[in-house]
Amino acid sequence: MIGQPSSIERRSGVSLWRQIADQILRSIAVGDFAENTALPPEVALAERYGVNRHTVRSAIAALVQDGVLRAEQGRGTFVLSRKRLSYPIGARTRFSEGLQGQASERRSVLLESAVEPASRRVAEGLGLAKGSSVIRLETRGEADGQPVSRATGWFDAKRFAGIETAIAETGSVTASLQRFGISDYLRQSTVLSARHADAADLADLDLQPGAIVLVTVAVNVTPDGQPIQFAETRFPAERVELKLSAL
Amino acid sequence: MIGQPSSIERRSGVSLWRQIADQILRSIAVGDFAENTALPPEVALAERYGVNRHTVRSAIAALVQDGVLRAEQGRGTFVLSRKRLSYPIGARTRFSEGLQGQASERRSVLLESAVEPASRRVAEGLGLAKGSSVIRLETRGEADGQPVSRATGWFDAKRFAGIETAIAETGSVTASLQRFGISDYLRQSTVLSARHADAADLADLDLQPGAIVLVTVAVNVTPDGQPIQFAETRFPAERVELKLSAL
DNA sequence: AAAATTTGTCTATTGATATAGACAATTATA
DNA sequence: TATAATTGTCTATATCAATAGACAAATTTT
Repeated sequence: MIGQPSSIERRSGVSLWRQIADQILRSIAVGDFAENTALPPEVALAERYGVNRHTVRSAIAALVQDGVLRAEQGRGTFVLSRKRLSYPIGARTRFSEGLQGQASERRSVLLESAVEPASRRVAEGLGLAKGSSVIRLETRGEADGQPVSRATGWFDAKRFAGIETAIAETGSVTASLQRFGISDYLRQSTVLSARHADAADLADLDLQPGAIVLVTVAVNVTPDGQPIQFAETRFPAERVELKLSAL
Repeated sequence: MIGQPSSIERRSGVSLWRQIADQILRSIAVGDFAENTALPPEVALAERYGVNRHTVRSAIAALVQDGVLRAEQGRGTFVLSRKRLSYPIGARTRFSEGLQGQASERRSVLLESAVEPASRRVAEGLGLAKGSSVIRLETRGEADGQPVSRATGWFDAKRFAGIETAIAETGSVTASLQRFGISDYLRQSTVLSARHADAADLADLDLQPGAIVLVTVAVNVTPDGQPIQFAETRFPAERVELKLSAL
């Protein structure tokens, strides 16, 4: 006897929307509502639980806020996959390494590139004079078609002239660097933080307002310590976890 | 560090009075509030939980309703000792014997009766052929108006035709059996188990989901070993304990 | 292109929840 | 006996929870 109706109790001191939200969570855990599929429409849920549609909406709103569900106007409300991509971070970590088996399709998309004077922060990171010319690359990482990272990287424009075309062609930073004679590089430093996604990240990573992003700021260097790249990467916390290995 | 503040959460979908009531229950279970002693006065509780006195009163009112507390004007609010009914089980135990002094009012209610073919389990218990006609009786035991047992009993329909009406009249199995010339009977075997109450028991015994029931499966026989009754009885574990004597 | 489906937003109403204050009723204590 | 402590009752007010209905906006289906 599993999967009782567990119907809703009124005047119990627990609001109906909270009871329904808990019930939906249970249904997901049990597998009654499968991941990446749509929930029954709100009217159907309202009927099932014997409450008003707006009450169901309150329950759904709470679960959307918690990152469990995702509502899309006109389409439906979907159960998000709760397993996050585990992204390894270590001294020798490459972008796509260590993700085998977690996603069948993994790629990096170049969104924008520009040559600009370096800000102080970037100049310091790359060991250049402030205002030196740098190449800025905006990229988005995707796994199975879903955005999982959003990076802004800077290279010394003198040393790596034209790297943006190589990256656009190959889709790989590692492969592009090899064209410049760099076969190996290390992660010199990484600073990790978290914040709410800003408007740009919300759009690029396809997130809902209020979503959280993990932010890494890293400096990659050659084995002899020469700075190659300064990069800030934002990961949607609801889809990605960072697995730290030896730095 | 026992007895964390476990403070109250607002706008969680769970009303403050419900959270406080649960907290008081926890404090009782842990022993912070001892049985038969007074709770801190309402104003003190209100300050402790950071709410209005009336909110505390709502919580107390709910627990008084549940029979956990008793409030006395001018004196205080007291934790009731929730002594469980001690139900003796032995070879010669009768339903209402041995309960003297524990409950002032004790009765058995016939919920349903039917004549059916015996299942294999019942047939074996009664020493009949499978499919023989048996009388099934569904009864509820009550002590001081509170349900303390829920039994399903089977009799040989040929031997005890019409026993259901006798039980409905007298309210006693023992008295009814006397009409069939049985003045004494013994408990031949008893199997004891426990499980969560199913939906039907929750309703019949007035329990909350998740409640536990003690289950006895017994065969009663005449002194010369002739099977009379096969019975499964469910006892709410929170209200009843079974005291085993010599079988 | 049109219709149907589904989520989003708005207004309105009712009852439950929570706070606040005042005072009564009962009991224990000085 | 007076006083203090404690629960009980009442009124009032503000916010949350739940229901109800209508329509907009986006998407899918026909």
